[in-house]
Amino acid sequence: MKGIRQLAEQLDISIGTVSRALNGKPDVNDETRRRVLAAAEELGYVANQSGRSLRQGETKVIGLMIESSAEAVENADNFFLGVISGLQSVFARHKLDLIMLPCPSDEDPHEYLKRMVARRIVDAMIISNTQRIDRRIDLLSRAKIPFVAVGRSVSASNSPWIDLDFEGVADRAVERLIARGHRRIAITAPSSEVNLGYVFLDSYRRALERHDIAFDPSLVIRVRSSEQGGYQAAHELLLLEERPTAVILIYELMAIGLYRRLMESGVIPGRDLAVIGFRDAPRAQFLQPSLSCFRMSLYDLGAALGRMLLANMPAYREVYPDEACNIIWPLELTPGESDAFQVGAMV
Amino acid sequence: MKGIRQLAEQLDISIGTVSRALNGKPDVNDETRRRVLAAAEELGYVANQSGRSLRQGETKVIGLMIESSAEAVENADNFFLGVISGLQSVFARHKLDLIMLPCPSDEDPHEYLKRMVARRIVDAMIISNTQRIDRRIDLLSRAKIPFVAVGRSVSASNSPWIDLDFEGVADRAVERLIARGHRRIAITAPSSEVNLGYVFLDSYRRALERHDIAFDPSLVIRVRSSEQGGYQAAHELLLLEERPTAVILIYELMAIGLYRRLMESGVIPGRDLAVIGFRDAPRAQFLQPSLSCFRMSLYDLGAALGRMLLANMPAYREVYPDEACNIIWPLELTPGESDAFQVGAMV
DNA sequence: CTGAAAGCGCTTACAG
DNA sequence: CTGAAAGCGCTTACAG
Repeated sequence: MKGIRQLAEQLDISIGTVSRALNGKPDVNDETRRRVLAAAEELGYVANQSGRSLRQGETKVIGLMIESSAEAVENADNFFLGVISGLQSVFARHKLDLIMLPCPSDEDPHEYLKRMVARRIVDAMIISNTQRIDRRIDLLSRAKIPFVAVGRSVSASNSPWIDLDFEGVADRAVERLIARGHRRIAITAPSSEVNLGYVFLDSYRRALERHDIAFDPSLVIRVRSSEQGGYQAAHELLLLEERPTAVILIYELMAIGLYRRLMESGVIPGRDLAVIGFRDAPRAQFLQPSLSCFRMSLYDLGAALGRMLLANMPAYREVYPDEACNIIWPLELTPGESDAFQVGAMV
Repeated sequence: MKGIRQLAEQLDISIGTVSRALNGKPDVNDETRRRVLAAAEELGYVANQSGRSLRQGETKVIGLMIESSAEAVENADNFFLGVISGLQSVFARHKLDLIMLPCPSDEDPHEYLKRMVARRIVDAMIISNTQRIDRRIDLLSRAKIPFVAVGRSVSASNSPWIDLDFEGVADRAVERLIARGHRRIAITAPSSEVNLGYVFLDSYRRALERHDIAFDPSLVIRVRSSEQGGYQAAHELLLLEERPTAVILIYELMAIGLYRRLMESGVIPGRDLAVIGFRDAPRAQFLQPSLSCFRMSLYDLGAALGRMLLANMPAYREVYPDEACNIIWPLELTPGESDAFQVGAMV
């Protein structure tokens, strides 16, 4: 089976009618449509996307840009795989396909995106790993490519994004720890310029201020967002002169490395040091003592991202009229044993 | 900037010459080429892929099909992220872009691939998670789409694949354990129909036979290939009447769950039970006692897959004349402490 | 070395 | 309800 021409010849009918029948246009005789669909099915005909795209000016493909950096490789987690299912659940309704665009580690993300966009491989983009200043946002805005970002950015003046509620997490973690008598509360922060680090730290500082606890820069531990980073964080924490009684983590896998390093030193989470993790990850679920952390549905996040994106695409706008342009995605606290003690209660 | 027509108008030159200049054709005046390239750069012109594809009959895009099943989500590891870098290193030489095609979990992988192939979004495919009988291989062969499979299959009569050396791993693991006095050696196997399970078990049986050890079906523990599967495997293993003295794992993350369950019962790997893991994963690297396992370069595997694929594409065949059609990818043993004891040596 | 023209496979006004 | 034709943006023989 080659193209629509062969299919039309076989049916002894014009290619226009075949096209209309296949695309569900109303002005086609029922019997004709039946024959066309049957023949297409039998011969395995599917319209060549390049032909369609060229004619229609759209590809029916949505791109999700990811980065395959060495760090990402070492530190793969299920975040995007989980989100993808949610995205696809929305896109499937409109016969849109999702593809992932992995930016090579030796290529500038901005240049990569520029190339992909200019080639018109996709109609719209989802970008992630948003930086505090992210030129990709300007690029997409200027090129008028619909997009949505996972993560806020200073660059995103008017553009759509969904971000996890880092403020809420930091805030509730600090409040919870203070209520249990903690005053020296350490926090981890990413070593990169990724925007969420700023948001997280700001909220932590404000929460401390509310309780008249002075901000101590030595309690901000900058490490890579990875299991190894968690190990490193515990290591630095143990070296501090006046050791904190609690630590708040910013990335889901940190807890695993942190636990390991603590255990090596005989420091037991939930007894000697309170630990509050970030998102619950499948791999962290077996930690002993169980980790107090925050929970969310990756699938729901993906679905929300999908709807928000479609609400920003002219062709689908009217189907999603009430979508917000920006969402702070809430996380729910799951209490565990890792912070289940009161400071000073051991008298 | 719209299309090549606008660029040509701007330069007061024909679109044919612009195209030839941009595509590096030899018969273009140096000065003309310089002007064209400068203007394209300045205006951010990149050829519309649909136009090119339609004309040339190729997309310059290679697809990597992955599955975003619930199991994959819970169990994300770095395998594909690592392989991607290697693939891209080869594809970049030919200006080929790699995209990932995530098959929705509620769609049949065969139907999904059929659709993607028929739409002609990609020139060639890399498929993975190969099943013992895998209709995708017939589909791609019949459609004459160049492809390479990660993993052997009974369906792959003549088609290219690279597979990890499961025989070698099972064989060397058994030999190593027998040399240390083990006679009751358990082995894990996947609960699915994935082909590697058959290969792994066959090799295990043959190795036992060589040493006149009867095959005991109760020592084959079928679990999901995941951290949780490892936990489950340890659980079942501890329930066996005559407990084995050693266990061989088939999947990299199993070791983590297995260790956890063993520890819970006070069974120490490397003292009470010998454990040999599969591939070393970043997350397993901190296990205590350290895990004896096998090592390989994901990057190199990706590069080999890329070369093998190109060797099967008419347009690139001559550049890669000596590529093998099938490769059993070797893994190197990394001895650890988890099997460092001699059975019966404790007299 | 350059230009004019054909045509890749579709979809969609436009006639009838 | 159907057909004939235009044209989406490119690349590439073919003339000159």
